[in-house]
Amino acid sequence: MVESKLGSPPRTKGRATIRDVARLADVARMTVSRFFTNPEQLHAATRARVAQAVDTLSYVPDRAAGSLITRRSGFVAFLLPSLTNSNFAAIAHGIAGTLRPANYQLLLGNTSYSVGEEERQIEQMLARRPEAIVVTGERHSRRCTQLLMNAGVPVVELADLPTHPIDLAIGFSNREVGRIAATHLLSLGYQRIGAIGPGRSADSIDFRGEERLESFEETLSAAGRRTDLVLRHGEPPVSYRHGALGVGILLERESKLDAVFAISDLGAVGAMMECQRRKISIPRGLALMGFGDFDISTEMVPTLTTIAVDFESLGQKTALLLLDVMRGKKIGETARITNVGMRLIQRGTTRKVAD
Amino acid sequence: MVESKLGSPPRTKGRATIRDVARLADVARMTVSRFFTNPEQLHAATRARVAQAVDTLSYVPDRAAGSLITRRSGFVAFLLPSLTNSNFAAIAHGIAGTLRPANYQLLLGNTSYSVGEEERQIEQMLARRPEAIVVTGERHSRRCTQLLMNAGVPVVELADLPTHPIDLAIGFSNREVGRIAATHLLSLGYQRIGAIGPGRSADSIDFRGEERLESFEETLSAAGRRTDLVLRHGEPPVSYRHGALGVGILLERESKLDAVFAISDLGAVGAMMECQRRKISIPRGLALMGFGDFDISTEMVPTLTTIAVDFESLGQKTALLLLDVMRGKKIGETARITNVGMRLIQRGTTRKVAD
DNA sequence: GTGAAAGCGCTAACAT
DNA sequence: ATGTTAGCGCTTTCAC
Repeated sequence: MVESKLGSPPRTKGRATIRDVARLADVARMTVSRFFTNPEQLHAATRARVAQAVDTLSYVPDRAAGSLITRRSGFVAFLLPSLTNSNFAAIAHGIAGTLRPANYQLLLGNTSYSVGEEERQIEQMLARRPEAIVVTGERHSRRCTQLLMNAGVPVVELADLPTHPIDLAIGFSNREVGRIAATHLLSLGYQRIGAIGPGRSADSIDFRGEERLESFEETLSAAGRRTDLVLRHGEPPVSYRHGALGVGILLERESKLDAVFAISDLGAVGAMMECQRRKISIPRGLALMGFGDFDISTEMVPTLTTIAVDFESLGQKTALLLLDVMRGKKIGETARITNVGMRLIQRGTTRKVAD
Repeated sequence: MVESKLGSPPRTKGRATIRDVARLADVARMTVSRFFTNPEQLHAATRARVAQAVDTLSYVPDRAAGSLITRRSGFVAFLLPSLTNSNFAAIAHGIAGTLRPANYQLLLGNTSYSVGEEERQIEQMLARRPEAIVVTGERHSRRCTQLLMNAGVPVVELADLPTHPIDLAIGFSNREVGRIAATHLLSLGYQRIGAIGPGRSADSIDFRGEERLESFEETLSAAGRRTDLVLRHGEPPVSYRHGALGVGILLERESKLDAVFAISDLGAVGAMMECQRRKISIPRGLALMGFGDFDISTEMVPTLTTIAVDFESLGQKTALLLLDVMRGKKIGETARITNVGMRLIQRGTTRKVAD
């Protein structure tokens, strides 16, 4: 006979509580609690009785109640601009997969590339007391930065490398993307080199394309080339259509255009399609390259030259870093920024014109 | 002077609680609570004082604590097989967007097309006491069905139409997809018609492809055609590569193959690429069609004939339905299943050979 | 190995 | 318009 044997009648409505299980197994609530956190501690017979009761009632512990006292919500928040972009989906997958064995759950928030949405999402997330927050991109509104700094939990800025991270940063340099792309096209001897990326929009938080374009431009300039074929049009996110339109605009601007870098494979693929419609052969008539190494890129005819970052592994590394920090490991100043790098994958769309 | 004026010292560590705010604003905790749920009820001056305190302390209410007593977690669980598939991403986007104004948060779970993962995810979700659960696909393990039926909250089975829904169902019929595809190809007079879909795998919960293939097969049979060109190979999820390999296998099996239905646009696009590599002209040498109306499909040259379902709107409808149910609206037996239908979009990859 | 008391941060219900 | 009491479901802590 134990504490809660007498009292309220058995519940019939709603989910069973730890009380119901305790009553049915004729043990204290604490014993039921231990059944989940430290089953070996229980006497085999007790354990069996509790297991039976848990099963009968289909009992699932309420983590919200538990976390109130343990102060561990088991949530990690991840804010991304778009679920539709498979690079972000890959990161999310990497994080979630690595966090699960440690019994953490990913709380996904979609900012739709909007500053306002990012703020709203961060507040929503904070209400759930995440044990860590992962945000995408490097620039955030004052208020976002404020909220993140006051969050009192590890914050990771992902997929871009800020010079002054709020806390932790892991990713790659978008400026390096532009530089590698320009260097590649220059080294192959292309003469009239263009690029396609998005323009600036008021509420956007996505500057990744712009950074790729800027450094691309700078590298061209440094080589003494014209930069008027670096096209900014439309708004992020870019798309197949964006690339198709872009190459059209560029060809109008310079009919002898011989190479184009699109800030995303999506745009590059769209440009390839447009070239097919215009009977421009690739890479003979026009060389193309992108960024992201999307699935489609290896399937294209010819295959698309691109710059690849392993996003799934980026997500995994992020999760491992967070796991360390959440377990109390201290991170030195130098280890706050991790550059995972990238690699140029030369494929069929950028062969030398006369090779 | 109020209840909590005396007591523990001001907190310096961790997030502020409602107590801290109440103390700073010199009001009762309830007043702070009301500031968030029903601000108009407060005297303007009081409201201002509370607002000030909230701001000073960067206070964000802890929803876990609140939901413990309101019994409203504010979560809706959504289990999908893959984030990378843009159709599912579109559904998730539709649900999340429609739910947000009502202050619900989507809890996303990735099952990776695996039964075991689905069970694990459902348990994880239940521990968060979601107010509704949305699952994808129609077949679930015994245990999953059990868990869902005992959940005590609305359950929506999405993107497929089961004959006996656990609770609610909304989506379309995969059998109809196969039927429409076969009918379309037959009506155009194609003679040697094939199809490409995944085989069956042990742990998979994804039978959507199989259902499309089955009804496709049946429709061919009913028209007196051969069905040995309906190819099942590989495992879900399908991909560009899957389609490219598939069309290769089919061409080996029947060199006069003149039309192919891929159960996903991804496969159809892959097949198109393979044809390009083999110098098979489309649709003259081979007609192709897919399902899903992915972004890429309108960009292909020629554009891809497909069957479209508006997934974003499917997500929105799901959310609206759930909002109704969660607000206590009763749903009649007949209204438990919603068929959102689909439409055939004839584009460039299926023109009559001699038109 | 097991139990009882206390309390996490919040709000429903009932005062005033 | 504001305050007080009680308690949501769980775990920490200490007792046995």
